[in-house]
Amino acid sequence: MILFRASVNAMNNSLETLNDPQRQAVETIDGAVLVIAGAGSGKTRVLTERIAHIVRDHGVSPFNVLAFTFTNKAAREMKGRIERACPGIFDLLWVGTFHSTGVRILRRHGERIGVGRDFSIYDSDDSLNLVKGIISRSIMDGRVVKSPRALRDRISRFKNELITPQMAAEEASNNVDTRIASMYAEYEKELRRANALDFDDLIGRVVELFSIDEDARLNYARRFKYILVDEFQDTNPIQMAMIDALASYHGNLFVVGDDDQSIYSWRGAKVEHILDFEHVYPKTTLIRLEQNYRSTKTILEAANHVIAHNVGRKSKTLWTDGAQGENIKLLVSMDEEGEAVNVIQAVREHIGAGVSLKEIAILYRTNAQSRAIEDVLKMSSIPYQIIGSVRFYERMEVRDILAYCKVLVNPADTVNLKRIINVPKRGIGKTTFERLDMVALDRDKSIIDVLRSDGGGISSAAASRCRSFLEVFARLEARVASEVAPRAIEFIVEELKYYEYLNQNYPDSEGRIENVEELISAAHSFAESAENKSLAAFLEEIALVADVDALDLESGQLTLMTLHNAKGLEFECVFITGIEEGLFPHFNSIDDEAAVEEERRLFYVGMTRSKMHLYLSMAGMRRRMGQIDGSVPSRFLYEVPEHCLDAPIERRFRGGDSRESAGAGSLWNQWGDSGASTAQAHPDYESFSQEIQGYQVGMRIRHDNYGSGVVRRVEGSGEQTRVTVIFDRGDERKFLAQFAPMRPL
DNA sequence: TGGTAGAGGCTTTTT
DNA sequence: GCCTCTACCA
Repeated sequence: MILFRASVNAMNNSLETLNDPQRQAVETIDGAVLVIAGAGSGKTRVLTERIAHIVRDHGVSPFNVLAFTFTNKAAREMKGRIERACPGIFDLLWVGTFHSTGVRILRRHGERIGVGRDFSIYDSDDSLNLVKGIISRSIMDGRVVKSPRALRDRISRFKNELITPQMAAEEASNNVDTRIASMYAEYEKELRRANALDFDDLIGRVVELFSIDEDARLNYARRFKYILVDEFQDTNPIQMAMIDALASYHGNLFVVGDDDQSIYSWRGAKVEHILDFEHVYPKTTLIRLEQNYRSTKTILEAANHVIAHNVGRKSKTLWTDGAQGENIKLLVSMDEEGEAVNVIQAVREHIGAGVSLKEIAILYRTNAQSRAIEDVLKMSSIPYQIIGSVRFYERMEVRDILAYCKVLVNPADTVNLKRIINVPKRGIGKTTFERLDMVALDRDKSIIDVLRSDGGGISSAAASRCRSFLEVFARLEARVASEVAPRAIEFIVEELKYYEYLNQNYPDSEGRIENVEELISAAHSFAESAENKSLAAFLEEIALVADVDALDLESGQLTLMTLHNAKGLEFECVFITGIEEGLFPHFNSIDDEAAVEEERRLFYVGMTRSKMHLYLSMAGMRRRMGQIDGSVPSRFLYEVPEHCLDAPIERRFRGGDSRESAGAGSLWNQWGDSGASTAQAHPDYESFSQEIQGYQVGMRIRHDNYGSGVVRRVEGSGEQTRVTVIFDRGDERKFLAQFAPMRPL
C-alpha cells in the first residue's frame, strides 16, 4: 500500500481554454459565489485555476487563501496542480479536509477551550470502544440501544447537527431518549478525561472555539480573505457553522457543488445548504457548469434520464460535444460468483482492446460485494486494488502498535491504554483494569498516574504485574520522545518482542508481521517528507487518512471500491454491479422516497464516473448474511432509456408468458447466453422454485390481515417456502408462503 | 485470568 | 458467512 504520494498529472493552466461559465467562476473573486457544477464539468480545474488566479493575478498571498476538499487525496492533488501553476506557495496555502483543517486550528488554539496540546484523535473504532465501556457500566433496565454501534452513530449524528448533550436531554420525550442523552453526556466526559477528540470534535470544537473566543475567530476570519469549498452538497451543519465563522469577516466565499450528487445525508449532510445559500449570503453570484467533458452522449443521456426521476432537485441538464459512444452493456449472471466471472471476462476484453487497467473500475453499493469479485481476481493474473474493505489501519496488529504510540504521546488516553496494558499478555485482566479505571476516575487522575503513585490499592499479585507494564512503558517513554516516528515504532516493536508474540499466538503471524513492517515503512516515508517527524505528527497524519487516500491511480491496477468512494473520480470503463432491488437501492432505503432518491443520486454518481464504457451488472441470486436470496432487477435499470442499452430489457427479463414456464419471467432464462460457466455448474436451484411461489425479495405484497408490505427474505423452496415481510405499518413477519392469505401486488 | 465454544447479530454508505 | 461477545471451565 502506498500511503504518501503526490500526483504527477500534467495540466494546461491557460485561462483561454476555459469555457465562459468556467472563466466567470475563476474570475469572480469577490463576494459569495455558488457554482452548480454537473458531473465532469471541469470543477476541479475551476478550483485550481481560481486559486492560481487569485494569487498570481491579484497579488494575494497564498497565506490568505483556504480551500476545503472532501479527501486528503483531493487536497494533495489540488496543491500539486496549484504549485505547478505558481511555484513556491506550497507551504503557505491551506488546502485540506474539514477535519485536517480543524486539527491544525485546534493544535494552535485548542487550549483556550481546554483541549490539551497533545490530544489524541479517536477514530470510529476508538469511539466504539469508548461507547462499549459506557454501555457496560450503565445500569440498564432493558435494552436501551440496539447496539454500541447504533449509539455511537446516534451520538455522531447529534454532534454533526450541533446538538449538545443538554439539548438532547431537553428534547428527549421518552425514557429511552433520556438514557441516550445521558450516555451521550457520559461519552463527552470520558473523551475529555482521555484528552481525546473524536472525528466530529475536530470540527465541532473549532466551532465551539470560534463562538466562545472572539479573538480566535477574528484571527482566522481576517486571515482567510478567500475561502473555497468543494463538494458543497455534502457539507453538514457543523461544517457549515465552521465555514460561516471563517467567512464572517471577508465574506469571499466560493462554494462548488452538485445537488444531484449529494450522497451523504446519512451522515448529516444537507443539500439545503446549496438551495439556501443565496438567502444566507445575499448578492450571491450563481454560476452553472453544464457542459460535460468526460462522458459519451449515450452515458450522459442515460444518466440525465435516470436523475430526472428525482423530484426534489434544481433542474439542470448536462450536455456534451463529445462522441455518441457505444451503448451501455447489461450483464446478467446467475449468482454473485457468475457476476464476478462475467465482469472479469469483460475486463479482460477491454485489456485486450488496449484499455489500461488503471482506467477500469468495478463499483458496488456495499463493501461485502467485493469479496466474490476478489475471489475471482485472485485466480486471475490481473493486479488490483480494493479501496476500503479491510482497512490497513484497522488490522489488529497495526492497531496494537498504534495504541502504544498513542498512549506514549498522550498518557491520559484510556481507550488505547486498555487495549495495550495486556499486550503482549502480562496477566492484567478486565477486573484489574476496571478497578484502576474507577480509582483514576475517583482521583481525577490518569490510570498511568495512579499506577505510578500507589498502584490504586489493587491486590499485590496484580500490582506486581502492573509494575512490569510500567517498567516497559517507562523504557519506551524515555526513548520515544527523542526519536523520529519510524525509529520510535521500531523501538516499540523491538522492546515488546512483538514479532515473537505474534509468532507464538497467531498461525497467520507472517502476514501480520508484514503489516507491522508496512506500518514502519509508512512511517519512514512520512519522515522523509514531513517537516515535523515526531511520533505525534505521524499519528496525526494517519488518523485522518481515508481509504481513497491510499488509492493509486498511476499504479496500473484494476480498482474496486464502493460507489461512495468513487465520488470525484473518472475512468474509461466502469462496472456498476449488483443492480438489484434490495441491494441498489438498498433494502434500508426502499420504503422511503427520500432515501430512494439518495440511492438514485448514488447511481447517477456511478454512471457519470465513466468516460466511454459503462456496464450494469446483476445476479439472479445472491448470498446475503448466509442466506441465498433471489433478486429482482433494480428499478433504476428501468429508468435507463432502452435505446441506450445494448439489448432491450423486455427481451431479457420479461420474454414469454410467465405462466408458460416457471422461470421465464425472471433472470434465470439468461444463464444460457450470458451466464458464466461457473454459474451453470452451480447446483443450487432453490431460488428457482421461489419463482413458482411467486415471491421475490423487494416485491410488494398485500396480506389480508396485515395490509401491504415488502418481501424482505425468501427461504426454502416449494411447500417449505417461507417469506419474511416488512409491513408498511412497521412490523416484520414470517409466513409459510403456501398458506398465508397474501399475494403479490 | 485465559481459553474456548456456541450464540447472536450484522451490512449500507465514511471523514 | 463471518465476526464479536458472552458464558463457562481450567
